[in-house]
Amino acid sequence: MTSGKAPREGRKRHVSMGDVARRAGVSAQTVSRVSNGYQGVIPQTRELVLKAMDELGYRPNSAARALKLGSFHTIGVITFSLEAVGNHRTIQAISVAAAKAGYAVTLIPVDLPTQSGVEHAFGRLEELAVDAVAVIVEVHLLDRAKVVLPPGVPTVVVDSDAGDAYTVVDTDQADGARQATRHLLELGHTTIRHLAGPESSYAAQRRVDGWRETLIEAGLEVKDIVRGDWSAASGYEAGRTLVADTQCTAVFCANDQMALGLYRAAAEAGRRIPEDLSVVGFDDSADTPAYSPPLTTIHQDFAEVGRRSVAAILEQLRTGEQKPGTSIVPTRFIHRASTAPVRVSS
Amino acid sequence: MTSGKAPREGRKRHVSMGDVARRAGVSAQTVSRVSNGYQGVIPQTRELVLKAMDELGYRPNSAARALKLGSFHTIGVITFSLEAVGNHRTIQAISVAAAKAGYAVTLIPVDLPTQSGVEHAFGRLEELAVDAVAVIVEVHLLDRAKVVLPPGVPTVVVDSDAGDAYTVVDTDQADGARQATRHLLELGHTTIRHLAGPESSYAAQRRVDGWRETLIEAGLEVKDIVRGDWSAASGYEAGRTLVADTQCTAVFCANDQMALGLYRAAAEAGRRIPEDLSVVGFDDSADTPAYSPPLTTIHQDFAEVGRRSVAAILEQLRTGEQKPGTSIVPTRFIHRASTAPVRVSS
DNA sequence: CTTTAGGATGTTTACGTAAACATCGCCTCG
DNA sequence: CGAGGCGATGTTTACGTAAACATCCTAAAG
Repeated sequence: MTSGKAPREGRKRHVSMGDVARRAGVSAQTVSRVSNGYQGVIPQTRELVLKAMDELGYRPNSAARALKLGSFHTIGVITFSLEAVGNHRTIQAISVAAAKAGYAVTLIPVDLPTQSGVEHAFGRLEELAVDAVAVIVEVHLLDRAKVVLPPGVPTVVVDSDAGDAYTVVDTDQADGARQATRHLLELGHTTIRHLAGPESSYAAQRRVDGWRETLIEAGLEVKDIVRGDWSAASGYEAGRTLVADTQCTAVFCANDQMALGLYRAAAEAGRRIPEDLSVVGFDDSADTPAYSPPLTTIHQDFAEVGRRSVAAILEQLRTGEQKPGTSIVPTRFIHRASTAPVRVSS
Repeated sequence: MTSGKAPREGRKRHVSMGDVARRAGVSAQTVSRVSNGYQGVIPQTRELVLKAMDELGYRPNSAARALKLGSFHTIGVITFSLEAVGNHRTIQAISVAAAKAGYAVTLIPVDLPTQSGVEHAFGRLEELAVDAVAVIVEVHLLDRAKVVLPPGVPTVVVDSDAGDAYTVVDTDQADGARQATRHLLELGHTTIRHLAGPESSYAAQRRVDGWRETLIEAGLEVKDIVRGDWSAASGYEAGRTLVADTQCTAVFCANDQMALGLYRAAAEAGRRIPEDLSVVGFDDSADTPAYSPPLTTIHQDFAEVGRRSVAAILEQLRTGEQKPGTSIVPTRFIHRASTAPVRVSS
């Protein structure tokens, strides 16, 4: 009875331009023109098409569009965790900057921070619909021999040491550490210890370097570092060692969360901050102004890192060529209330 | 001299199955079979194809694949900010659970937490390559009349009130608030105040409700709430009001960060925690065990929320139908050291 | 030795879109 | 009044893949 080509009842079929075109009595190409906002369509025709689109519930098929145009307008972000303080701030900035440029952001989680985990994530990359990649993992986790970024895919490596092969956007970790240490020196401290991040972290290593260099320049003793894993809990554990060192009057912490742990260790040991112990953090995370006392720290401009990363990617996408080199985002010293001049002891 | 069809030097053309097929001396379909791990290809042929793939640097084109298969294997996550404590944890969990199921996650940032910002994000959704959507914005920001999720796209609304229209995964905020308040009651506190989150937040509202109900049930006075904006700084500001209330011996904070601010306010006012003031937080964020003293709080299982969200999406994808309903993830009380029995005053 | 089944591989086609090119009609200008 | 030009629209084609179908060959069975 009915037409041989009755609309199937089953799984909702995609409404295509052809369907809209038929309904509107125009060609598919005209539908395409309306869909893409091309100007050379007279209002009357446009109305017709829009009406048909609306009635049929037309939505452009991005797969087809991507196939035709050769671009997804999507940037992949390879990352281990969103939990580390910096990561989600960087990713937030990346996704906002990307959106502003009309790009979406796809997360590619690395399930384990191991060689194989990273390899797996890079493997998935092959099958993912991205035009470019931002890598936010500790790149030294990558065995260069095994993990190769797909050639021809514009890539930016964030906050890590990627050698000369890639475009890198990095925060000036070492300088931040130097600023922090210098500040403590200026306050007259002579025993300035460091609560470091994990050995596996490149950023942690650079912060250790900056601290150490500054002390050596000043001709001061470089005491052993104590390591945490970035967590506040580890900062507390490490902090117990530090507060037990009565010579030590100042601690530079590799991040704010560990500084928070140190606060607790100091409180338990009866050492007041900043009167008995000066503390400088790193990151300038959102909570620090409300620490008790508010934490003197080093501000990291994650937003700028995100912006530059996207800018670098867009540049590569535009010119079509990798441009190895490192873009350094400066850090800024933020003075709050957790540091004070050393008290003349004895 | 050379063949008329020399490989263009210009923009790197995509290596297609056809290219590989020609090189390997097989058909494109066989390349497809090898690419997809189909078993009925004899090892010798497979080797040939793999070798050709390798030599040419073949990478499957996901746009074409998506067009053919009608699926991107991608879930879109609409969110305002990654900064709010819960968000990035939920998104992390979603992306991991999604990856486990072979799905990628695309972030769709809402640039402003306003009606128009949300509308814009939903607009972008139309052109994005996603099979399903998880919405992690305060849904009441949406004007139902204006913002309509594209029909036929499986959708899950996370931690928000979406009425009966969508599948919802929600944390049991009210129950968490009740547990927190009950704990304080059991310790003998009779003036228990609430440091609430912003009025615009659904979660904040539910926590207020849970706190209020419990106090009313106990026949206690319900004092005015003081509001913050989730930030530690706002917790400090609001906290100054609360610590000034000498009758008040216990505060239930709508999140951990504001509790941290309250800690500072208490310290400045010379009120010790927990001796003079008991504090309960909400979220069980990573830092809380290292607060000084460690914060008693309500654990939110963000990972479970993420897992259930993905599960619900996969279910919708599988069956092809929306299944409205709410899945409630329980909260858990975590006893640490910031609460103590009320001291007999006077 | 012929037949047949089934495994391995090749050929055709469609997915939905947009660029490139083709057509048509109307307006302007000489 | 005719040529030319241009604006609006239609037609053809290709993007890269995988399902469906077609073919070929080998080996086992009769």
